[in-house]
Amino acid sequence: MKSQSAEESRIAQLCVEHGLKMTGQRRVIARVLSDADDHPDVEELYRRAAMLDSRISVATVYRTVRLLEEKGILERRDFGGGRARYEATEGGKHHYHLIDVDNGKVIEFEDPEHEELMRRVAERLGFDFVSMRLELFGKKRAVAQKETKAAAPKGRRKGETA
Amino acid sequence: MKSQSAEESRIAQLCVEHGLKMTGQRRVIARVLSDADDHPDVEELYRRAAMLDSRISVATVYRTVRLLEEKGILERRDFGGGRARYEATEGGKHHYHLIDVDNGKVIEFEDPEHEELMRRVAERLGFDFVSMRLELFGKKRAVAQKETKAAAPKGRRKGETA
DNA sequence: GTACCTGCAAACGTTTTGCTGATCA
DNA sequence: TGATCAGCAAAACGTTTGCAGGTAC
Repeated sequence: MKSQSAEESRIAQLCVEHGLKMTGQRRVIARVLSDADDHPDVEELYRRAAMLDSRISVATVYRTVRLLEEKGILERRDFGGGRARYEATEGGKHHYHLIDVDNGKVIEFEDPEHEELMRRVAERLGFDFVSMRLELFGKKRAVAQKETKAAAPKGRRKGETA
Repeated sequence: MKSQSAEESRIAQLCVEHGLKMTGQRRVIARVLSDADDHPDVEELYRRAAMLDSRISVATVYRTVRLLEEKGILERRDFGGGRARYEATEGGKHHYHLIDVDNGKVIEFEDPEHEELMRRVAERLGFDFVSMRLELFGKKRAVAQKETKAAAPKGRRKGETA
């Protein structure tokens, strides 16, 4: 969580700058997104938004999140599990994600040389680099092997491309 | 395409080695998979299988493909577009994928140092490397700018995480 | 005032599943 | 023969959309 104040949230400001009509619902969703420092899926965003204002429907969350993605304010991620997850776009330095296969938790990390490396690969193949996707899946290194199979993410159905 | 002969396909052999019951349907699907050198989705696998033996249902393709993935014989990929795609697991050297954003075509490439790099990243974060996902999205470098917007993959709805 | 927004519920496309009968080992 | 499998159709899943009102600007 980051601001919590009564003033317009960071993402709400971005919405205004992009010429979006600021409805009550959008303001709430924007606040939820601004305050999130994880990677919530739509259902989770909906849950959080509904706590601030119960007159919000999932459809609106879907519509808003998609709109913001098109505007470049949000980025969609796919960490397996079959549902899209979102995080605010950060200007400048990229980061990547390491997903703990035992509990679905996401750790962010940086690797500055990496994108440059991939740009060169694309170029070598005769392509202009557009974007890339990199996810690392790992298991917490066993120190005392605690909670090995606790809270596994519901049987791991859709997604989860190795 | 690779074998086409009447004998048991490579993947069928793997199935037997893994103790799977070899039904007619599985043999057909195994052959289709063995012969594929691209990354077909389930619908495409079904289409190809049905050409060899029309008494096959999509459900069986789904079940088989999932079974083979669990056995480690197949690997599931997600290139955006909302459907899973499959390719046979290759022992040893990995390869990665560059997706042409203009037409959805997939180019494979290798980058031997890359996995080692990622193993080190995981280790540094206190994790054992399990697997990784790397996809590069690119645009064919414009030489004479031919077919820039030809055959774009249906509006790019689901998937397509940047 | 009007273009754009929302909620609802129905529709969507992909994937899974319950059931019954068939098949492999 | 017994465990596993196939087909079918129905359901589940996340997501999108048509429509009839509302709301921001």
